[in-house]
Amino acid sequence: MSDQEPSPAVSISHLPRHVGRSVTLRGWVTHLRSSGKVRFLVLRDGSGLAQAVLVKGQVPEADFAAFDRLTLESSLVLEGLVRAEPRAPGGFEVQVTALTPVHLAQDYPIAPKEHGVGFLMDHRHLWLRSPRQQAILKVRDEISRACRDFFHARDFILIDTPILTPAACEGTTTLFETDYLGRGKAYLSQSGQLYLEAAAMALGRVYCFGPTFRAEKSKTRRHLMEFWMVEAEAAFFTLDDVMALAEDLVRTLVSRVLERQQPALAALERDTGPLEAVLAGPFPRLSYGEVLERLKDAGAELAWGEDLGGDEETLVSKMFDRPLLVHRYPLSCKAFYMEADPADPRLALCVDLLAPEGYGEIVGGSQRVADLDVLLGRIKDHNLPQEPFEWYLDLRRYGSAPHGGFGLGLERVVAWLCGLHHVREAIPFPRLLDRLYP
RNA sequence: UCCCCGGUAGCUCAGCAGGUAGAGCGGGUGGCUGUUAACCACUUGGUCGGCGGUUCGAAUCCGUCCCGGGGAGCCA
Repeated sequence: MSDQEPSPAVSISHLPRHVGRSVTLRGWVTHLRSSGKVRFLVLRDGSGLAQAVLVKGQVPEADFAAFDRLTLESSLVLEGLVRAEPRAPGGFEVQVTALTPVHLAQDYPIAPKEHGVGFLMDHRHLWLRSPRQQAILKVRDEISRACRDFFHARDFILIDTPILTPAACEGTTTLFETDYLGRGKAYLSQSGQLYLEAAAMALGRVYCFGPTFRAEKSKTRRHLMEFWMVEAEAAFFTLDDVMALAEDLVRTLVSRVLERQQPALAALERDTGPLEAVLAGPFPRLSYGEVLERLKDAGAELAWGEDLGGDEETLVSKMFDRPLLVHRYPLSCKAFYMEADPADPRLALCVDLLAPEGYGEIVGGSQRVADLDVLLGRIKDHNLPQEPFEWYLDLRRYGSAPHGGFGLGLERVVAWLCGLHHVREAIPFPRLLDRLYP
């Protein structure tokens, strides 16, 4: 209104505080409606959506005309009076007094209607603007923060492990390969664990949180080529300590999201009942052997030594309404660094945490081999070269100690808590088999 | 890598006992003083994924390649 005193720029989420006052909003057009001499637009600024109204005669003619040039997703600045208005989505509305387009968008490809997944993935950079994708990204942010808060509250030190590595951490999975300036091959990290073990011998309790890369030709709703993992490692931790910490973390993440992201969960139409149930009591713990028995009773017999497949995991986890900890798998189907169970050397001191509702494995952890000779034997058994692991073997030469840890897949947790059908929506720009764009 | 399904307008799809292409939405124009994925009228819009074959004639049948979707294995 006044040229001398422009209205303060506010975010849409704060509109209720400004009822009766003039404010400036800046954002993007998500809906346009015109009805003769009344024009409506819905504006998005990242914090929320607000309806703005222009009435002919109450706005300078040039500003009113500017509305008619607006297109979906055009950016603009507007000034207006905030009113409580039951007819407006959200209950508040801005009566526009000035409207200034910043940029008029070209024909926006994403319409407010159904689109195929392929089309949306090709336009991922624009798809992020939709309410649903925004809600997912907010939940993801909440989970990331909660992870950091969780570990710092327990005196874990953040260690940034390298992404370019000289060799496989686990050897078995396929690695993304790159040329290291003519000095040989380097590989993108598939886990920070081995480096974290070194740091645990320095600092006791450590964790890392970063991207990891798996060049597997996996094509399922649970797999990404590039995903984010939180890994924890602690000296003198036993398998029981690892399980307790993993359970504690998952419980913390669920309660934190329920506590602080109700609007996002509502936008996603996530039924929070199953999430509340997670917090109702301790997570059930079953050994691999006990799982085999359960499977047999359910008519899905599995031979001892066989790894649990996706179907088996789903079947067992559906027997509980809380996440399930499955421990002590056969050593033969696990990684070389896992400690054997002294009570039964055929078993590994390891644990997988299976999320309910069919979301499957979200955590994998173990107690690590502490003895040098045992580790040397494992490296040999797994046909791994010893030389690249010399530094790792040193950890067993200079004050070796029992230790253990786990890794948690961020996108799988996001997908679970948001109730998504595929992890590709749980990360801003997913890297999938045959999909590297945008 | 294997097994299914699909590729027709900018988007979502219909058309397939072979006869030369349609709808809704979007875009454009006009109308409407309270719209809610607004509505009404008019209008624009296509090498029917590529290549090859059968045929008088192919979006439709056959072969092949490419791309996408779903599932499996493996994993977080």
